[in-house]
Amino acid sequence: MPLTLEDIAALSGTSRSTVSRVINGDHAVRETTRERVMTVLQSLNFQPNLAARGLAAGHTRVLGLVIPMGVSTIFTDPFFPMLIQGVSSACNACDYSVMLWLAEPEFERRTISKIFYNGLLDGVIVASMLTDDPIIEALGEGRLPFVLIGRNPSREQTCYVDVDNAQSSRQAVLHLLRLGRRRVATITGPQNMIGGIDRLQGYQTALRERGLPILPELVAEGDFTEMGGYIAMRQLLRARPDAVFAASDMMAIGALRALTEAGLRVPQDVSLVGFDDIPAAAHTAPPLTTVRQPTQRMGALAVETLIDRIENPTPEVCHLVLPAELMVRESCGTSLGLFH
Amino acid sequence: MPLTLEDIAALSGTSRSTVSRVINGDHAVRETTRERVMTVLQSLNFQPNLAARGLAAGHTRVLGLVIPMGVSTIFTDPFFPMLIQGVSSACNACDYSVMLWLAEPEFERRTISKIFYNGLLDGVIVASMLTDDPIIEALGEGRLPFVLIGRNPSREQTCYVDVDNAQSSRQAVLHLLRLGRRRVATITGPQNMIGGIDRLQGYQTALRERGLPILPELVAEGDFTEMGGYIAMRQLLRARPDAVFAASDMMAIGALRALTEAGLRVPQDVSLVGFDDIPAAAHTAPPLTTVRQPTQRMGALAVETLIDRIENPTPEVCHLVLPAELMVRESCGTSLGLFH
DNA sequence: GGAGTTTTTGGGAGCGCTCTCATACTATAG
DNA sequence: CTATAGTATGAGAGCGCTCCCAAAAACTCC
Repeated sequence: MPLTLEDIAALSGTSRSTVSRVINGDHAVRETTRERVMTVLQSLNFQPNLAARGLAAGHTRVLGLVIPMGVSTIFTDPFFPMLIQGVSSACNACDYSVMLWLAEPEFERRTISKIFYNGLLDGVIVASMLTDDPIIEALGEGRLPFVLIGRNPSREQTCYVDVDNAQSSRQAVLHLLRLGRRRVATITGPQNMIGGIDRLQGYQTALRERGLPILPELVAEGDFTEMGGYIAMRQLLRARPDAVFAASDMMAIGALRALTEAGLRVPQDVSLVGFDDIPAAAHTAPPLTTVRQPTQRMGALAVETLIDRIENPTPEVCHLVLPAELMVRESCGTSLGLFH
Repeated sequence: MPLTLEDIAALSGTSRSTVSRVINGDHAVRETTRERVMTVLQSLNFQPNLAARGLAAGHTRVLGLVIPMGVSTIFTDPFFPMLIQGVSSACNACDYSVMLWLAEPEFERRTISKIFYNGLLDGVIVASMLTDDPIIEALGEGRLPFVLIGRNPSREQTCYVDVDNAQSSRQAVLHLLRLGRRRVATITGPQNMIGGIDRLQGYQTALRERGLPILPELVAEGDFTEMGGYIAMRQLLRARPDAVFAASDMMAIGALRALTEAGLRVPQDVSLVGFDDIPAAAHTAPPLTTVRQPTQRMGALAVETLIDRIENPTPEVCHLVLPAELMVRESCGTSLGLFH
C-alpha cells in the first residue's frame, strides 16, 4: 500500500498537518521537527499522491501539451520532437509535469473539453499550426490558462510564442538577392498553416522591397514533406529559376533531388535555401543554407509563459516572437562563386 | 466554477450517486432517469473531475510513457514520433490518457519515483533502448504495472513488446547473400542499445548460416545517425565490401553519401540495405531497401498489453515480438542485374 | 392485496491531501 | 512572574468523486 501523510506523521511522531508543511516548505515548522520528518520522508522515499493534492489544492502542477495530428510533417521533420523536448525540459525544471495529447483530426468538441476541463491540467500549450483549428475555439471559451505555439491570425488577442517566420524568410530571400539571383522561386508550405503563410509573406516582402515582381510561375505550394518539395520543384523548373527558397528543409531536400535529376547544379545553376535547420541539412550535397529556428527555446518559453500566467493570473495577452538565424552553407553559393 | 456531480444531480432532480451511475454506465438506472440525467449532462458538457475520481476510485486511466532522452536518435529519426503516435491513438481508443516523460539522463532515483508513484498513473510504458537503464531498475522494485518497448536482456522476466530485430536483420542479410553478395559489411547501432545488439546478431547469424566468416573489418559501429553512418562507411570502404547492411535508415543514408563520394555505384558496385523504413527511405537515389518496423503497432500493442495488465492483474510476464517486413527497393539490386 | 422479490435510488463514509482556525507552546517584555 | 506577542502544532472540514449499504419503489405471484 502506498504511504500517506498520516503514516509519515505516525512514524515521525507528529501530525499530518506538520508533515504537509514540511513537504510544501512552509517555514512555520521548528527546525528539529522538520529534520525529524525529513529523515522519515527520505528513508521511505515518500511521494505525495498528486490526485489528492490536486483535489485539495485545486491545482496539479501538470501542463497539457496538445499537438494536432493530421499535420503530415509530424513524423518527417524534427520540429515536433524538438518542441516536445523543449517543453518537457522546461517543465522538469519548474517541477511541473507534461501531459501529451495528440489531437486526432476527428476529435470533436466533446473530446476536446474532456482534455481541457477534467481538472487534471493547470494549463495547456497548443501547438496549433492550422489557421482554423477547432481546438483554439474550444480554448477561447474556457477558463483554462493557455499559450499557443505559433500565432493564430484569427485570434490575435491570445497569448502565443512564435518564431519570426516572415522576417527570417525575408532575410533568407534578401540573401539570395544579394548574391545576384534575380529569378528567385519559392516552395511554400500549406497555406492553411500559419508558418506556410508567413514564410511566403516574407518571400514576397523581400522581392517587393527590391522592386522585383512576384511571378505566380515562381511560386509553388508544397506540404512540408520531401515528396511535396520534389513535386513543387519539378513544376517550378519550367520557369527556370536561378534560386529557390523552400519553406522547410525537407522540401528543400526534395527540391535538391528534383534539381539534381534535372541535371542542374546547386549552387552553380540554382541557389537553394531551406528553413528549419534540421540535422540532415548540414549533410546534404551540397550542405544546405537554411534558417535555424529556436524550436526548443520556443517550447521552453511557452512553458515559462504559461506557468507565469497560471501563478499570476492576468488578462493581458502576450506575444513572444523569437528571431531565427540564417545558417549560410554551400547550397546558396557566394557572389564570388557566381561572378568569377 | 466547474460543475460537480451534485450540481448535475440538483438540476436533474436526482442524487449524486445516480449521476455517477449514469456517467459510469452502471445499468442499475431506470431508463427515464438515465435520459433525464443525460440531457443535463450533455447540455452542460459536464466533465467529471479526474483528480477526484482518481482519488476515490484508486485509478486514473492515465498511462505514463517514458522516453529516455540522451538517445541521439530521438530527433533525427521518426521512430519516437511514430511510437508516441501509436501509444497516443491506442490510449484515445481505450479512453485512457497519456502522460509523457522525457527522462533526462541525469534523473536520479528520486525523480524517477516521483514519476512513478505519484498516484496519477495507472501504469507505465518505458521505451528504454539502453541495456543498463536505471529506470528499469526503479520499475522493478515498484508495484506499478509496466510494459517495456524493446526487450531488456538484463531483465527477461519483464513484460515487453519488441520487433524481431535479430530475425529481420537476418532476413535482410540473407537477401543480400541470395543476390550473390559475398563481402557483406554491416554498420551496427550502438552496442549499449538493444536494437543495436540484436541487429548485429541477426547479421552474424545469417553469415554463419551460410558458412561465411564474420570479418571484423566488415563491421563498423555507428550511432544511428546519418553522420555516424557516413563515418562508419568510410571506414568500411577500406575492406572493399560488395554489400552493406546498415542497422538504421539514417545510417544507410550516411553510408550512401560516403559510397557516392567514393565513386561507387549503388547497387551496381555495392548493395545497400537499411532498417526502419523511414519516409525518406523511399526517396533516396536509389530508393533504399529496408526493413519496415511496425512502430506504431508496437506502441499500440504496448498500450493494450498494459491496460490488460492493469485491469486484470497477473504475475505472468508476457513477451510480444512482432515480425518486420523487408521492403525491397532498388538499393540492393537484383541477382538478374548482377549476373546479366 | 399482501408477502416476497427485484430493481432503483439516496446517503454516508472515505480516498489523501490542503487550508483554516483554534490551541499549545515559546519567547519577550513589563 | 504574569501579560503579550509570536511561533509551532494538531484537529476539522472539505475538495469531487466512488463504493457500499440500506431504504424506497416497482414488480411478482399466489
